[in-house]
Amino acid sequence: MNNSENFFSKVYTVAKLIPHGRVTSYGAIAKYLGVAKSARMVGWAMNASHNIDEIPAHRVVNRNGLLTGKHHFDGTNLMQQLLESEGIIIKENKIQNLNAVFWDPFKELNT
DNA sequence: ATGCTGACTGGGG
DNA sequence: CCCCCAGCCAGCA
Repeated sequence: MNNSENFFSKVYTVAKLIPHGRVTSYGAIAKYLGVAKSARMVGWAMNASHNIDEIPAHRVVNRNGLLTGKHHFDGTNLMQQLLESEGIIIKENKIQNLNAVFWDPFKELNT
């Protein structure tokens, strides 16, 4: 009965669709859901994603490829370790090869 | 209701 | 890519 939950579900669905070794931005997901102006809500939804499993929130970063949400994970560098473990190069909480690992739902999902 | 904060983004320089 | 400014939306004191 809450449209908000639908929004959450969408975010989770897309997040799960993110391939291994790839990342995307909050804005990309927000835009894909039709709420490009509410990119913050995506991050907010991701925050709640901790309540659910199988949500690779570590694969979601800001448009700069900066691990803005790393502070919300258990450890201090857990997010970076997870990404590096997938072959993503990170330096100073920033994805170096962002252009190479960036995953655009519009480009990959919507043909 | 008011003000602040936040896992954000786009545009201009 | 980085910095600054303004817009957006939801939650909280």
